[in-house]
Amino acid sequence: MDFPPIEELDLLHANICQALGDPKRIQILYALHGEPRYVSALAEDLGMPQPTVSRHLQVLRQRSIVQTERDGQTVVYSLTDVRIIEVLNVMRQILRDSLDRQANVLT
Amino acid sequence: MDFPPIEELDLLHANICQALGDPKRIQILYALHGEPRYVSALAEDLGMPQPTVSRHLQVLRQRSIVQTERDGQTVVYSLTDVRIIEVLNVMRQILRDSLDRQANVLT
DNA sequence: TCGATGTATTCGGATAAGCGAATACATGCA
DNA sequence: TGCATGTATTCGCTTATCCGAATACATCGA
Repeated sequence: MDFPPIEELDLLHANICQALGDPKRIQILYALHGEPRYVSALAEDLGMPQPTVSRHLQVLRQRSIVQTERDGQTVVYSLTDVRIIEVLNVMRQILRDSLDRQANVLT
Repeated sequence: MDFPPIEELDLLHANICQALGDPKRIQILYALHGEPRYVSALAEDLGMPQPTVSRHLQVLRQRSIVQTERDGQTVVYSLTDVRIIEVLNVMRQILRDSLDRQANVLT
């Protein structure tokens, strides 16, 4: 059975899992999956203040989950690795199945 | 492009992502993947105090990520859905690739 | 160079998470 | 029933995270 060393799991936590630990950041990732966006566009689409979006983007950027490209006055953010969305989608499926099971128990 | 409603993403966060947001819980999940275990065995194997393990298990249990079965004086915990490990493994791969890219940039 | 637009950061305060230590609770067995 | 073993919970504290508001920083065009 593959049991990763504790150091790797700490890295995993610090670099990926923790970054996914905020609902707004999850929203941002899905929004970027649609297409790369610049900060203000994200803020408007998601109904969040610009500084809030910027702060969350920094968290994601420090961990290389998103990447940036400057385009004049704007900074375009995009996903570094689309598999992060696949991961989130599997988790959504796990959640759906879990809720289904719970609903059946009550039947 | 599939863009989940915000309520579902909040649920996803509260039920799954947040639970993965602690390195000890990640350790616990991998340990349970090896085989179902009871609390004290987990505590010993992972070198954590029993109350700490128990508290983290409650977090995972409230979200139905793990499940329990009483066996005499012990309570055996097991993974509810093994896909949670697949998810973690994909994230580990994402992390490895990310670190590789960063290493190459420095070359 | 100056103003306009877009982005990042700082500050202070509020809330949530995690921990150690102690203890309560549950179960089985003599 | 009473004790031993295993599990869960409470308390007080510390640390981490998030936010709004304000402001600093960067870039472009007139």
